[in-house]
Amino acid sequence: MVWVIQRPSALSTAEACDDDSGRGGRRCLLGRLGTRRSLLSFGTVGLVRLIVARCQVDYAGRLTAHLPLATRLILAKADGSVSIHADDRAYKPLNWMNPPCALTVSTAAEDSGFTEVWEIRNRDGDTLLISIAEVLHDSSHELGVDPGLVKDGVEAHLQVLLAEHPETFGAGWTLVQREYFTAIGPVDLLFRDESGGYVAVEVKRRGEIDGVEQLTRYLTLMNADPLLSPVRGVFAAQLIKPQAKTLASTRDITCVTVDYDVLRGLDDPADRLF
Amino acid sequence: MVWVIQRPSALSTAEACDDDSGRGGRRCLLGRLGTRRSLLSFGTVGLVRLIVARCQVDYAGRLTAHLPLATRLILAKADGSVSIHADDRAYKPLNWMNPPCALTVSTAAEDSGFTEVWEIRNRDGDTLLISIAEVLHDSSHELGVDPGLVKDGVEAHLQVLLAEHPETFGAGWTLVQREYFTAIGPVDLLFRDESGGYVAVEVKRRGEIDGVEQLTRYLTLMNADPLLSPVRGVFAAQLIKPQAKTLASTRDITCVTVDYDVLRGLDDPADRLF
DNA sequence: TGCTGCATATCGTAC
DNA sequence: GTACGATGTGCAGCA
Repeated sequence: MVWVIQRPSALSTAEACDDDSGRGGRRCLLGRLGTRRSLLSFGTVGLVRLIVARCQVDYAGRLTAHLPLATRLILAKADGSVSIHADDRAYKPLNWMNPPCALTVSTAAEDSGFTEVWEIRNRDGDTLLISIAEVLHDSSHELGVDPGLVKDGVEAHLQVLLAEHPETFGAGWTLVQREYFTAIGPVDLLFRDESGGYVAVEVKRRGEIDGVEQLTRYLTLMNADPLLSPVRGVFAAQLIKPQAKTLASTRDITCVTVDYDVLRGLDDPADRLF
Repeated sequence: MVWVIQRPSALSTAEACDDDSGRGGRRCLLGRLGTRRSLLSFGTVGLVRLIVARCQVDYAGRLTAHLPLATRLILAKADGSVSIHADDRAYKPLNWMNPPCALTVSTAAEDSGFTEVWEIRNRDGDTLLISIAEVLHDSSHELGVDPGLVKDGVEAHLQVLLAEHPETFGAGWTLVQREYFTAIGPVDLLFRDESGGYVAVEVKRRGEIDGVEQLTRYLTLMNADPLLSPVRGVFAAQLIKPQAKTLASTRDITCVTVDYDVLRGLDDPADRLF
């Protein structure tokens, strides 16, 4: 018997039931392996399924990867995605399949030592095969829609602050445009310096060699434009790696280390001490 | 009362106990929030703790980030790492703290609406604050040491195959050296072409603009060496992006699209059909 | 849909 | 420890 499950947009919330021991315990939304309910709990909007199982995993896609039989944590989320975790590393799963993807569950061959095989497949034909030998825990939980993450201090914010404070680079500087468009992409900031010359500024949180390359491409293009040329380059970042500094100096690009907290302080008069 | 817990290398396996309902149910390794045992389950070798809770999260480190109060999944692993998940996305947690890090648990202020606050801190002083309003599920599980991942088909393999098959690039080509060392790093492959001229080859799985920049830096350096100059450049990848092709052509770099399966077939006589 | 560029990128490795 | 490149990078924004 084979079930094919995709995210069922029309499916309503799953019913509440007891845990897999079947003998009381906490109430949560879940189901047993191999039942129709267990399959529906995959890909159902609002449910996260937590499984601890002895399993073997095989991935075939951009590379092939194999996880020998061992006890691992399997996360099956409401969007249909699946990840397999060991007991270390916060960020990266051992194996995973990103949404959108579809799950197929089939019973394993009798003498294989496995009870079920789950095949997760994405649109590119990448497959994740989870062969389950023994389930040690299985529960599902309703989380609801997450209100989302509020961030502050990323490159975009740094760029805005620098646009508002040209004096960071020098007295008499004026902003021409933020995200100044060129044929090969937008330059983060375009200024005129105290003598009226154009300066292209590339903003990074961390200044590395790639950023210098990027700015160099922009400068080459802009200096080919008689209306702009000559254009100087400034590489601005909170921290600039030595290799990036060296490369920049060979290309007459000025490096400017910017202090995010100071900029934010300038931005908010209430934070000023003088 | 505040407990500070770090990975206790000398600590033996935790004791088994019933789940947090205290009234039977499955046996697993876990503990209640706010007790000494629950704290020990963090950072204890071999245990993964799964918590579903209404919580609010604040991260302060390389940036600041805030998660409003909502129900989420908290994973606390044996290495002390912690991650917070919503019900979507296989790969990336909403928030996380990588090991090595230390956890401090304190009881929340009475009128705050929270029961406990967990502060996870790493060596750089980055902090992850989890304010817990209500625990809906809490269980811990012993996974044991994972035997690890076996991979095949990455760039290194592609490079080996190309080194073994210079005819991929042209008749009469011979390999000079794999990982040919230069002052700014190793060139993937160095060949002599049919007329004896040197050719530097940069190998990528996916050919993008950065790879062309990388090869350009190598070529500039090698062409400054009278013993090597002139050195041509070839950019070899399974797939080359249009922008990378365009940039390569402006620098007289030849693009070669290679077929991994064909190369592997050449490598294994058993797979040949003729 | 495809392409570009950022990321609390993470992670391995060479120096 | 730092620097650098690879990653099944993931992910968002935009044309």
